[in-house]
Amino acid sequence: MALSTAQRVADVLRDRIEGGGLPPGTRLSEEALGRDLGVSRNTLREAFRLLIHESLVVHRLNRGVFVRVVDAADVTDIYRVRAALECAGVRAAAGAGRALREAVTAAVDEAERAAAGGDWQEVGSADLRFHRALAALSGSPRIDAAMDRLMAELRLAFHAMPSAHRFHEPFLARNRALATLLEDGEYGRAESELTTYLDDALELILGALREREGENS
Amino acid sequence: MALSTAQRVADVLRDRIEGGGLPPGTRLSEEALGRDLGVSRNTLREAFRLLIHESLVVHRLNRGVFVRVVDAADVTDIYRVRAALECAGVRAAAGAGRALREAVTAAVDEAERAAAGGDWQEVGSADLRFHRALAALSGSPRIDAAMDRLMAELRLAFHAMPSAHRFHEPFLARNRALATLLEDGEYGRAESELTTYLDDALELILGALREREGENS
DNA sequence: GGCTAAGATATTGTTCAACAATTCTCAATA
DNA sequence: TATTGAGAATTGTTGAACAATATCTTAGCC
Repeated sequence: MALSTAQRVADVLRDRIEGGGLPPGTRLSEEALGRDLGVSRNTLREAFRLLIHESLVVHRLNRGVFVRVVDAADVTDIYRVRAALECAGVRAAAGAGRALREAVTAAVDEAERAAAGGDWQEVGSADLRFHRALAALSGSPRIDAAMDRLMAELRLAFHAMPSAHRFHEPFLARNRALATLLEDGEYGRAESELTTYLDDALELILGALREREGENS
Repeated sequence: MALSTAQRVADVLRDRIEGGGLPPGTRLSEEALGRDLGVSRNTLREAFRLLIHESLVVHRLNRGVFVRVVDAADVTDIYRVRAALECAGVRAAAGAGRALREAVTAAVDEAERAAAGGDWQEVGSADLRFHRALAALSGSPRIDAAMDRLMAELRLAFHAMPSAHRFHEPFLARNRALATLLEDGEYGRAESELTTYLDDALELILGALREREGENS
């Protein structure tokens, strides 16, 4: 057995959550899910713990686990942390190794290729990799892990975005501009551009969240 | 019951670890600990997961959980992340609320009072609160939580420090200087001073770790 | 004597079923 | 309408059993 049962169950649940089959706020009943997936409650709870660690679900004592609801305050906070970590990466870019700096450019390349092919889903993935690569310039395993968790949380909020195309399109050119600034050693300008970049992206998401909020009332 | 059994067990273990009763590297036997604390193996494992999430213990497959050993690479990385988060706090100081800024000064006051009374244990606590307050200037719950985890990891490394007095004494004046720079709105100078401050502290800890390494061989 | 390998022992990994504790539901009541 | 309380549903905890893995022991060999 290469993967434990709990891990396989967690994989199934992760797919369902990220695929939208289990929308945010859904309560994950131990008995129903256990019967559905053919595993004991105990194993299911073990799977829950893995997902809790990824902050895809939250656990409330005596009430069970729920698919994480990422609200406007969460998104705002996530972008605050991203700004701190990605700016730290940019400032460390001068002393970063070649492999780390090339990963930044490579992510931009991939995003542009995907855009040319019309695969906006893949553009989104490459965009996340781009920002992950920025933070990774610090060369810190802990920052890398933190970025992964933040991105996983953010993916939940992206369910509210109506169109991946309209959201990502304007940022393609800015990603390229940022990468070029870094290659040219213009770290100060890169950092200030990155700051306004993140502010703009945050505003777009908050706008989409407010719209969805309006629909539900 | 306000807290779950697993949470209470985790609290007990956390105290023992931070108090030195369970030194780094100790293996936590499920059967022995379960008998000792009067809980089932299953509940104990649940408590382990909470501590794993706090990175106070590590889990090795089929070998059990061990009290985390924080080595030089870990300490270096922890200081990298601290630099990123605390500098982000300093740069956000201008827009931070009054309560957050006063917390910084308050922590320095407490550290100086404790030093005057010769309570170097408390000086250490106040110092941690000072740096926590710096990062908290960002106003980000996630950054606050991250700092708490980093500090918990760092406390494990502090077990290697021979004298709290000699370690903390030289930083008292620098804490005050930093707080003053912030009060005066000299954010740029505060940030560069903080950077060298953290580098110096890191070097002190690494030196102590190397010494301890020398003893054990 | 020191080393290797096979077997014995101990420990963790996983699953299950039962019971305890807590929360939720919903009808009865004021 | 708001409240209360009994009953139902759900989660929390436990103990046991078995499987998988690691560690220790010991016999055999050089």
